[in-house]
Amino acid sequence: MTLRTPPADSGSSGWVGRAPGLQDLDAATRARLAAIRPMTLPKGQVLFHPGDAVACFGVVLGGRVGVYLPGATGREILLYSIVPGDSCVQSTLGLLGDDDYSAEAVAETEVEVAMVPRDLFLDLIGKSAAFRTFVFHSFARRLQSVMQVLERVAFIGIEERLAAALLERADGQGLVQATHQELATAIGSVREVVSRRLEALARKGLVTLERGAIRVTDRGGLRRLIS
Amino acid sequence: MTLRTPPADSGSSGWVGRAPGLQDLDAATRARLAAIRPMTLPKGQVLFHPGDAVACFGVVLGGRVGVYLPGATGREILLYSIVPGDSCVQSTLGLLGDDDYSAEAVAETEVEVAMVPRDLFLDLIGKSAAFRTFVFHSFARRLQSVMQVLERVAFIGIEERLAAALLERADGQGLVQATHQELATAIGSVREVVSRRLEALARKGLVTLERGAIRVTDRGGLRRLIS
DNA sequence: CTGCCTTTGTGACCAAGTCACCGACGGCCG
DNA sequence: CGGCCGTCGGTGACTTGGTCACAAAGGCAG
Repeated sequence: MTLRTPPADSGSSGWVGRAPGLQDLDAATRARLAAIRPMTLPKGQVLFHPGDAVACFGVVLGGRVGVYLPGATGREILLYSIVPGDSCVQSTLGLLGDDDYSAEAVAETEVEVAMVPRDLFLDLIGKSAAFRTFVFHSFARRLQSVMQVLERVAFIGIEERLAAALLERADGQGLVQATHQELATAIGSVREVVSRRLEALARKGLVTLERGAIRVTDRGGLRRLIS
Repeated sequence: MTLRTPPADSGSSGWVGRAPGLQDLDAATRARLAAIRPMTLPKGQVLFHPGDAVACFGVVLGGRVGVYLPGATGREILLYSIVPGDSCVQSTLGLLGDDDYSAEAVAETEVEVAMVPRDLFLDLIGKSAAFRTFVFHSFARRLQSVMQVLERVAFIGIEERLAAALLERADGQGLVQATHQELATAIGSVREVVSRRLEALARKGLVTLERGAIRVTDRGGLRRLIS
C-alpha cells in the first residue's frame, strides 16, 4: 500500500468535509476547494520564516503547527498552535494586509495541509459568505489568543504559566514530552528559569523529571497554582 | 452658535467622506452609513469595559481612543490607539466571533465616533466588498500591532521602550504631556521603574522633567538608544 | 493658610533573565 | 568495547525589572 496523497475526489466531500469549520460551505465553494490536493509535511518542516512573502492561505487538516514570534535576542515565543480546522492567520494577514510574514511556522508533528492559492482565496472571500465567516472566525480567535499570550507574559508569573503549560501538554499518563527549552519558548521564558522552576515543582512532589520529558504526578496541585 | 452634532447630511458624503479608508465605498453603502449620526464623547469617557457585550461597530472620526488590556494585578498595558479612520477592532472581534470585550477603551482626547449597529455591520460585510476590505485591513493592522507590543514586552528592555514612547509622543517643542504612570502603562511597565529610568535619561541630558510632563531635549540621543 | 489629592522620589526586597561554564546522557563509529 | 560528540540539563554570580511601603513635593479648593 502506497503512502501517496489520495486522489482529489472532487465528486463528494474530499478533504473539505474533514476540516472542522468548513463543513457548512456552499456546494460551489466546496467544489473549488476540493480541487486542491492537500500535502503532507514531515515533523520539523518550516512552513515559513519571518520576511517570507505570503503566497497561499493554508488550512491545516491534520497534525499541529506551531507559530513562533522571534525576538532580536534569539529568544522566541509561541504565539499559537494551529490544529485541524484552523487556518493560518498569518497568511490571512499577508493576503489581506499585504504584509510579509513576521513569524515562523514549524510543523510540530507530521502535518497535512491544504494550500489555497492567493487568487482563489480572494475570490472566495468575495463570493462565499460561509467561507468569509470561516476566515473571520479564525482571525478573531487568533487575535484573542495573541492578546491572551500578551496578558500572560505581561502580568502572570513564571510558575503559573509553567503549570498551565504542563497541564495543557500532559497526556493520559501525565507525560509531557518536551525539553526544558521547548517549555521555556512556549511560555515566553528561558531554559535556566524553567529548569529551576521544574526542580522546585519536583521538590513539591507535583512532577518528576526525566530526560526530554516531565511526568505530571499531581494535576490537582498544579491546577491550584494557577488559581 | 450651537455645538450640536451637524445634521445627518445623507445627501452628499457626510462623515463617511471624512473617514480615511472609507472613501472608496460604493454609493449604496455610503448612503446607508451616512444615515448614522456621529456622536462626540468627552476626554476621559470610557467606551467599553472588559466583559461588556459588543453592540456596535465603532469608527473613529476625530480624536484618539486608547485600548488597554488589564491584568489581574491591576496593572494594564496599552494595546493600541485608535485614530481617525481606524475602526475599533475589539468590536469586530465581538461582532464576528461572538465574544465579549476583553479590553477597555478610553477617550484620550475629545472623540468623534460613528457607531454602526450590529445588524447593519453584518449586512454591509456581506454586501459591500469595499466595506469588507476596510474591516479586514483594520483587523490585519491590529493583529500586527498587538504582535509588536508582545514582541517589545517580551524581548526589549525598558530603556529602549521608554525612549520610543517619548519620541512618539513628543510634540514640535519636544514636550510630552504624560505622567510617569501613563508612560509606564504605555510600555507595559510600572511607575517606579519609569521614574528611575527618566531620572537616568535626565542625567544623561536627553530630557528634562516637569510635573506632569517630560521635555525631550535631545531627540537624536533617544533615537540612538533604540538602534 | 489648611487640608487633601495627585504626582514623584526612595530604599529594601523579590522575581526573572543573562552569562559562562560544567556535567550527564545517549547515540554512533571505529 | 571504548571514545567522541551533540543535546540536554544543572549551577553560580550578576543585572534588570517589578513589588511594597512610605515619604516628600506640587497644586488647588475651601
